[in-house]
Amino acid sequence: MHGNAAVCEGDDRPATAMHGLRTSENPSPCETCPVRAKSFCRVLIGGSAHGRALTQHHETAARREILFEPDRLRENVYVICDGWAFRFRRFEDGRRYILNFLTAGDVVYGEFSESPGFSLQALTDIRYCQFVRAEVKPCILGQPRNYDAWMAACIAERNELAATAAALAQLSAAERIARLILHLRDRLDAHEMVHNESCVFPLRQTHIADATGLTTVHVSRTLSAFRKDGVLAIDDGKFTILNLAKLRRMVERK
Amino acid sequence: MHGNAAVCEGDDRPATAMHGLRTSENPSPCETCPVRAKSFCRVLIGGSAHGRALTQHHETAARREILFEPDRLRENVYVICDGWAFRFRRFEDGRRYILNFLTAGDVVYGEFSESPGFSLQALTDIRYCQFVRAEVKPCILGQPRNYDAWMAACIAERNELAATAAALAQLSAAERIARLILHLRDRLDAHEMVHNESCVFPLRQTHIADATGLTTVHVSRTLSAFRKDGVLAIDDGKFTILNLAKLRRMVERK
DNA sequence: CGCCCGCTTGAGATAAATCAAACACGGTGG
DNA sequence: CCACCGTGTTTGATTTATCTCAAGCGGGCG
Repeated sequence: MHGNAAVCEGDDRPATAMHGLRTSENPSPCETCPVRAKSFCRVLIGGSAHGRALTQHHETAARREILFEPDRLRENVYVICDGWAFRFRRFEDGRRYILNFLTAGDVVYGEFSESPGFSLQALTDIRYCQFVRAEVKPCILGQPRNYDAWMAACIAERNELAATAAALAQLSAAERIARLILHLRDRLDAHEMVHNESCVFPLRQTHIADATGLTTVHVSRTLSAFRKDGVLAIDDGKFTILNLAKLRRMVERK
Repeated sequence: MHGNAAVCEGDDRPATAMHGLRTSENPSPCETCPVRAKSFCRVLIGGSAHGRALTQHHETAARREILFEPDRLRENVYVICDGWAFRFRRFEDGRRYILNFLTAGDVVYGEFSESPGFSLQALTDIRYCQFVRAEVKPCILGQPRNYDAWMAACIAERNELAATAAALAQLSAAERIARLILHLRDRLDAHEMVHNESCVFPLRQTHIADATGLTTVHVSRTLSAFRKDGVLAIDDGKFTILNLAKLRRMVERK
């Protein structure tokens, strides 16, 4: 057996980070979750049409753990509660494409007929939560407001993917990297995780490379140039944006 | 004023191709539409929970006509009935990225809070149909079966975009072109429009270039190589796949 | 201690872009 | 009828962005 999600070694987070399966019977960490209101979670936690809370399975996973493989269809909807994860796909020749990065409040919708061919992997130790897909459906159908929220989330994800595709097709290496960092910055900023244009940043250069379609070597050179030009510095588990306006200008070739 | 969708000059399609606005009062061309059963249309035409048909606005547009610009939010859902169209986005420096191509039965869902920054343009003379977004909502909410269909369509579109992004990030020029052609072939094949691995194909090399993030010059060279290698030939408004297995192998680097 | 991982830097190779010219085709206007 | 123009394709020569290969360095860890 491999990659049991309940296994969690080297976990140095506070004791409140419980692991294993927990249903809504138990006190839920969602009650104190800081991103709850900003995430699609609020709909899922809000419950079904009849006001009954949806079943939750809170779990943890260690850094590098793969939460699911691409080809199995999944019955569950995953929500990241704490830490970082990413969705990726491996090509036959070993190349990897990273579709996107997920932080607290991000939702990975369960898959249906088709498999998307993407896996989900923990970038840091994480806490996450699974909802049962079959329960989500009545939740959305039961309340028009939930439907609107779901629809908006769906469209937003689609737009983001479309913008990513456009960037990969048309932007230079430096612009693609700038776009990635800026995109992450803005999402982290919305969760008030950016202070003084600096923020924890667990991505290695290899993750940046695989998300932008570049080589780690080239990413290293480009980041060096960014630092030299006083645009952006990434060291030691955090990034610091030295010149936000300049960074934005690089991407707003639009 | 510019680009009124009802304007349709140089239209040499048969007289059955009417233009202008038509509501469900009038006899609908959908009744004889060959792709109706295979498209999300079937849900929209099927009607709302109460069995009432949704309002339809059938129109036509001439080649090159832009059906909508990126930043205006739209209240309507567009369905292509006949002909080809594509969604694209223009960058400030004039570059264009083509997100995808649409043929009969393809749906462009209305946009909500966010604008996706993409325009819709007719590649050939087209017939298309608009539904009113506000009417679509009760239609989906009213019938779980419609919800499932909508969900499936939504996920499928998402998966397709993700696959496109992965291809742009990791595949070579030849592989990207092969993927595009193959992708179109398979969709056309599902509509029984491919005979003897040959099919009408209105894209110019510039469209292929803008969809794959390449230069027209390089597309021309790559297509020449394809023809010389007996893989694929594109001439004169149609493509002919000379070696389907070989073409698939190029892409199934997977 | 030695090893693996991640980052950096250099030198050379290559895929694709750029610049440039020519051609084919259909339409249009004199 | 011809001259002309716009659009689309092809081909050649050169440039450039990015990759590949290779080596070295530092830190964490068994």
